[in-house]
Amino acid sequence: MLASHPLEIGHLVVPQRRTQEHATSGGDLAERMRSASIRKLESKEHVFCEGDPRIHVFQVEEGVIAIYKTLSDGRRRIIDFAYPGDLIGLGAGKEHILSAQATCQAKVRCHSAVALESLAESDAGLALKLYKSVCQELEATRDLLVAVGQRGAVERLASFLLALRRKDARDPDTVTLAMRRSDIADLLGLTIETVSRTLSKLRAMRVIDVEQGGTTVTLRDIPRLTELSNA
Amino acid sequence: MLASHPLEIGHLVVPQRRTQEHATSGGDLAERMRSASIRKLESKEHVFCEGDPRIHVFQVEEGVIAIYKTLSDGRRRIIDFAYPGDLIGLGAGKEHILSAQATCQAKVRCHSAVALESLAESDAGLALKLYKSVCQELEATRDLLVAVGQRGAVERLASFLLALRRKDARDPDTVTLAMRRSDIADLLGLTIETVSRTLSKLRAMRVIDVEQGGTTVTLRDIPRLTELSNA
DNA sequence: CGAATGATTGACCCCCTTCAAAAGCGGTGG
DNA sequence: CCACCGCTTTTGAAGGGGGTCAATCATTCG
Repeated sequence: MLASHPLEIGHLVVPQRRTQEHATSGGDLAERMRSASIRKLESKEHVFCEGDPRIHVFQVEEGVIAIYKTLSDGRRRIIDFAYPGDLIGLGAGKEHILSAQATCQAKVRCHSAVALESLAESDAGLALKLYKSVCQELEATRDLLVAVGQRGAVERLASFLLALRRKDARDPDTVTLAMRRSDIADLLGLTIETVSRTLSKLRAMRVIDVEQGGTTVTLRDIPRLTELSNA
Repeated sequence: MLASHPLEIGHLVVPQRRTQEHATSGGDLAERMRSASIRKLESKEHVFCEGDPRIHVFQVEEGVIAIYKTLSDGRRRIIDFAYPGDLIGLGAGKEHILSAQATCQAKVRCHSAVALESLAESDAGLALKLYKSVCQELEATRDLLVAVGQRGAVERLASFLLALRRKDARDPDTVTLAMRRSDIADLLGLTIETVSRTLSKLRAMRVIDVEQGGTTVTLRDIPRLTELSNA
């Protein structure tokens, strides 16, 4: 399972994402993506770290990648979870400000950042796609900001579960938590204990069900959950 | 002072910002900006609201504009404060998702959104500028997310003051709070009382000074403030 | 099976919220 | 000029939600 990494890449590129329509709408970009090399990641393995030179842009193929920032006191603030189809590594600077780490086994497709950017300089269509891609990313970040800014832990968890449902697609009544409680906690600005307690509370309210060692969550009452999220 | 509004615009466009280098680097865009009409705003007056059709893009000329989202329970979550030079109203959708409201007397320059976007479709340079503009905006939103995700009120206020210092430019040791305590509270996810109390605490710590009816803040110990912000 | 990692649950405490009151500050009019 | 009013800020006291510490349970893997 963890055999041959085509490890031509050590520590690379910058962070960002959200481009699920690139697959459908992007012609040239999608082509380049397809031809790029694949890198396999174990759980907790880094795609890149803060401060590394921004050489590549990645697209998530499988699994979930946590995009985060490290605070001076060692705490970790997760900015976003990147899902298959999402781009990570876009950005303006020469080195990246965020780190990217797999929350579970994952695969990313990597290709040159400078190639992409120089191409965009002459191709308005591509540049516009990048623009709209980042716009969506921005919107997602704002939604998270709204959720985290909310007072209660219930509100945050409810927002989080609904956001996952939107990304995850698949079964509309089931979401898979392909990350640890600590990852969720670092995303929502809570502690592991509060995350766990709040999930239990939601379960007691008959709003959700938690199964399979806490990784699969069934949404039993989505209207109620939406109400609780206060979106 | 509040005489003739060239009020060809009622409720308009979408939200976003951060483009302070457009003035220096943007040729065509800067030109169009210059020729567009100016709209004056009283404190608390809206530039546009959630749900309004996205017709114009605005650039702040004077004052501060709060970009916010309204929650279902009536609470208000401020996403960002737009300062002179910042763009608000960029976005992909046909109507905007956020509201924009002046926190004090302000002026904005407005011009057509469709014109800007159609121009970007053929001009890769302009599209790239928009892209980089949104990248910066995204970065700012992430920073806010980090700050809001932090535990303590002191950390949040410290981050906020330092962010203001970066935007405000001018005197590096002085920031002007051109907004009410309630605006700051809604940005940081705190209450007015906590904002006030925390400012008092920082003053007692000799880290800042508050003057002129609480609108002018002098940063006495920036290293300490940075330390407290935990960035 | 036993060790390691992660999840859950409990008890206690602190920080922020909530409720309440007072004090600044700016305007307007007598 | 000052009294009065509205708006905002500041400060105080009490309560609650989540953090912290700690123990138990569950799952995986050697």
